[in-house]
Amino acid sequence: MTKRYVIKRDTPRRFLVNYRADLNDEQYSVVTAGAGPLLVIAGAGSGKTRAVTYRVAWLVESGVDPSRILLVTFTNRAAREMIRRVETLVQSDVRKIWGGTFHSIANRILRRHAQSIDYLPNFTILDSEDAKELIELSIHDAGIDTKARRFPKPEVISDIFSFATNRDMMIRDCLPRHYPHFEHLSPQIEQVDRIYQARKLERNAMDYDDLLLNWKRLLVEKPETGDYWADQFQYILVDEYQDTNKIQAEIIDLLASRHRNVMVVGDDAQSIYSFRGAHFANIYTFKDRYADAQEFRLETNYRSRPEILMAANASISQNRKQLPKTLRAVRPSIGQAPALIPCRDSDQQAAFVAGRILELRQDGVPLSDIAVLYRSHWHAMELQMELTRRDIPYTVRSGIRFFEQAHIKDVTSYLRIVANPKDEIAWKRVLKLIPSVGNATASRIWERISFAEEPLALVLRSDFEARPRAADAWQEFVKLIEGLISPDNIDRPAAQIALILSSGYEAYLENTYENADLRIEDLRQLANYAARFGSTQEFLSELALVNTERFSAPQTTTAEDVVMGGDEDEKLVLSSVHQAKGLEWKEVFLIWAADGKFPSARSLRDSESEEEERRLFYVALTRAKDELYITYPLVVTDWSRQTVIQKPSRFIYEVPRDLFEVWSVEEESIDAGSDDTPQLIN
DNA sequence: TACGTGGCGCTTTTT
DNA sequence: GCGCCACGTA
Repeated sequence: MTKRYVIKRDTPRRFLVNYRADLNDEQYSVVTAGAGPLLVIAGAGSGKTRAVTYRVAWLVESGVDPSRILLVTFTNRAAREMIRRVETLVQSDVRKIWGGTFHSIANRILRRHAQSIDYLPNFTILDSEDAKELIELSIHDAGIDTKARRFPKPEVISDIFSFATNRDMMIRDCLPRHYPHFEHLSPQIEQVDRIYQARKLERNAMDYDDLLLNWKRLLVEKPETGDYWADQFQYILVDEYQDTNKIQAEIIDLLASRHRNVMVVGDDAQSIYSFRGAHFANIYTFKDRYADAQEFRLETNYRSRPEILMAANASISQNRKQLPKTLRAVRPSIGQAPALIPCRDSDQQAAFVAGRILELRQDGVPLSDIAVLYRSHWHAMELQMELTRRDIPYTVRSGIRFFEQAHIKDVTSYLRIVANPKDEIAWKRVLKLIPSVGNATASRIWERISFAEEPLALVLRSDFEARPRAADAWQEFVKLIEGLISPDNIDRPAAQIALILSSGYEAYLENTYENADLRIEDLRQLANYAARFGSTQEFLSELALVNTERFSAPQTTTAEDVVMGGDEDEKLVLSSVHQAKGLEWKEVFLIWAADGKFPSARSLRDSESEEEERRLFYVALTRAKDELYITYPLVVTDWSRQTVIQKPSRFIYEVPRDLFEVWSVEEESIDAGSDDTPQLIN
């Protein structure tokens, strides 16, 4: 008798990932939810990233083609890391997932369709510095005499434009409500705007807002293109939805219009970007726009000790505008309440932080598990000096942006004129690097080349009559341009950077800067990084869109890593609270928790902005896993050497005092012969 | 017209 | 304590 065996063809799909075991109930239901719109309210430390990552893995394992998944995150790094984690989970190639920030995905899509919105595919992306310069030129062109009558600075104008764009408002409507003191200048500001818009189009350049605006325009005004992308993205996931603005929400709605498989994840209590148009009501109105949306909540906090969470909850509960939430700590108490440390002044504050960090280090906490957070960059000044004095290695995640330093901008400007010969800002910058060429000469030369069909070819012509007086320097410049577009170097950004360095720029740096060697090293690293790009334009886009966040994924070098030369060493992190979003450390110090500093006096216009500052405070507290130290100076000496009494932050008063442990700091008297490190007694 | 020096005014957060 | 702008000089 033969046993009959039937091979079952239709076995239930076997998933590689054990979703049930890896996730809690809340996360599991999010990850395995069916199709259709999903709203996920995820508290701080509730494993939101995990839920999103597993959701993507689930989709892939369920047979969704990775190239039809759109994953929008707040930073490009976040997207990269999530995709990498998905890859290790499902062990298949998921690099086709469309992941990144709104801006970087806009860039990828707009390159394909540039012509249909009157751009060329090699358009330049203007960073805020470039945009400012172009606005300055537009103010000038508008014939506005900025001296005769007080006219807002280019930076402020740029803010106004950006605010209007991101709120989807006309400038004339937004001025009275948000910039009443400039209302009388409305006609001039609108004129500058018209010139600026035209100028960007002529120069084949987009600023950050244009990337969003043009993406939306493309979807709305080119129905066949809109349909294509709405069809392409079968599943859409948006992280940090509370910090999206109106245009971004509209873009998502347009893209989701066909399949309606859109999952948005966010926490209204952590919305901290309204100053650039973020609109956390997007979360509240999601269900109005998607009536059939399923709602989920992640309220189990895996990150922080209950003592930290209690203080954070007490603080955020003062906000009127928020969804009620109860975050439950799962980690056990260690009986240690967050420490509140009044310091004599900012020097003592710095000494305390540095001293305490050394103690923690001795207790076995690596420096990389410690962060110092603050409201504004300059709050870290004294601390940086103290850390340097005591040889404590640190990295700063805020402040001067790497890609906005002069030497980086100089070198990338050469690449920019090659990639987009209409790039006015870049042309003027490189022209002014030629000795004896200043503003006037550079403008004159630009006038000549701006009308040319082929600006590069024109400059290379020997009879080009706009050359400046210093003929040798001009010859050198022409030779460099020739080299950059030679077949050997074209679209090889690494080779181009090397050529720029060897054709006089290195010498220029040595003659100009004290720290020329550091800058040259920066540029060599930049060249190193550039080597992986297949075209100059691709490389430039990456630089314009990536910020200087610097926690590197182990396997991949990113532009951020170039910034400080990798992170192989154990280093303390100094960061603005904004840049700390989404991150966590065992030990967190929040310094300058003084009223007027945090909340910042400038931001306290109305109750709305006070609530935003409070959310920022909440973000700061919820970064801490084990221990939290909040410090503030009692007096501050301002620049005119006046001492000003500081009050603790109002946010501290709002938290019941017994949720803090107050430390009183005393300094050991410095005896002869002892080391100069103050001993801090708690 | 390029580039060096003195006075004034003021610090938010960033794709 | 510093960066930006305006002015004067080569």
